[in-house]
Amino acid sequence: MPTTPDQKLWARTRQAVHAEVARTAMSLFLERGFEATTIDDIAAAAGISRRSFFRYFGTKEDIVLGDLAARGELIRKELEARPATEDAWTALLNALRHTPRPGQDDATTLQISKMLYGTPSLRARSLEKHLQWQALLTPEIRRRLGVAPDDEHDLRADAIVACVLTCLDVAGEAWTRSDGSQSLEDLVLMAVAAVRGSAADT
Amino acid sequence: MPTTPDQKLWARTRQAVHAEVARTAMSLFLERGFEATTIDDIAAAAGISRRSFFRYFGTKEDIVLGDLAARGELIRKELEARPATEDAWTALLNALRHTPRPGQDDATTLQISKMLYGTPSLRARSLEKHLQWQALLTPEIRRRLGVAPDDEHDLRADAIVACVLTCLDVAGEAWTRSDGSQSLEDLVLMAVAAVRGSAADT
DNA sequence: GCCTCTCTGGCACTGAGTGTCAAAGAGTCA
DNA sequence: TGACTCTTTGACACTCAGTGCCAGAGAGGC
Repeated sequence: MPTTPDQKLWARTRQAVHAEVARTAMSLFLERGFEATTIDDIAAAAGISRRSFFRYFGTKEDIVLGDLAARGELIRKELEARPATEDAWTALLNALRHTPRPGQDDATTLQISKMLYGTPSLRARSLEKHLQWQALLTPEIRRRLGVAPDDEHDLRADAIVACVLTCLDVAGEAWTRSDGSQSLEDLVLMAVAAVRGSAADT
Repeated sequence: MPTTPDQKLWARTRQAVHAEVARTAMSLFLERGFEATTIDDIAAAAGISRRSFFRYFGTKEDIVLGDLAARGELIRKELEARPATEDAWTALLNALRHTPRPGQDDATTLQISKMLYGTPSLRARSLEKHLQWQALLTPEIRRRLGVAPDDEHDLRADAIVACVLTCLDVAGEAWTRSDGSQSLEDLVLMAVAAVRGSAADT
């Protein structure tokens, strides 16, 4: 797409509207809750029609989780760039660690996390996004295990990727529960250690 | 509730209707697909009103996944009954193995699994049910790790339970993908082995 | 100025899920 | 048997998410 350095006016306004609607919606969500905010509310507050809203976001959940799909792609790139000396787990954890997170202040991130873990439909969608990440990351892990990237017969890579993402999720929930008092990275490492038995477990 | 040995007629008919509607709906699902079947279709085929349907099932997904909630409770009981000598992983895996599965012939189970893994809304709900199982099983695992069952500060138990369930899910998907050609139990063990590093992993 | 391409809003529609209400059957007590 | 209570039921209306269709307006190329 980046044929022209400054893109078509269309694309630029589209991007601007997208961001503006997302901003408006997020502030409504944080103010009165996700489920209590209807699409009509958002459309009215953003000054667009209901119909146009659905041209920018497929679902209400996409406003909150939309970036996650793009983030999965970034993680995949980062994973592929990890040195071949790193084993599957290390490479995955480093890829997650080194992929830039959306830049918000901690208070807002915590607020969003609480909404995410407290709203069933959002939680469900977020788990679905993790499945997408899984599909994205598994081929590279297969490669690192010495298996053909499309060998669906071997489920070891699937299991490892899925469990790393599960640990990320568990850590994220713990982080949210503790009001962000501990570093998310440490929590992820603790979860992985518990699973892999490197630390003390019965 | 079991005051009378043979329950009130109300309760019995209610149970019968519940089962009958579920049976009707499942055959419609398998025939023309989950998403292509509307609640009106089901209600009409089962000979009840649309409104009554929602008195038996909260959502369309509950027809397929309704038993899972009850099954979680059975697994919890089985887990608590495992001997104290078993470590967290062994106890969890044995509890899962020894909890009776809903008795269907393998062909039907496979068909349902394919529907489950192929329908986003069903997949999402099923992941949510796993979260419920997680909450149910974690206290007992905390106990086995020597932590207070309600100690939310320690996330090791959460991580272990979540990863075992993730392995179950990954194995279930592989089982479905391979048309049930391998034993689900073996697949689960393979997934766990891959995660815990007992087998060869880079 | 013309043609095309995209974005937009409006309208109507489907489908899930909920609240309300009046009617009918089941169970209990006298 | 009759009166009273409790549950279930169907019907209607409603909200909300999401989609298809269509006509109009603005941007960009020629």
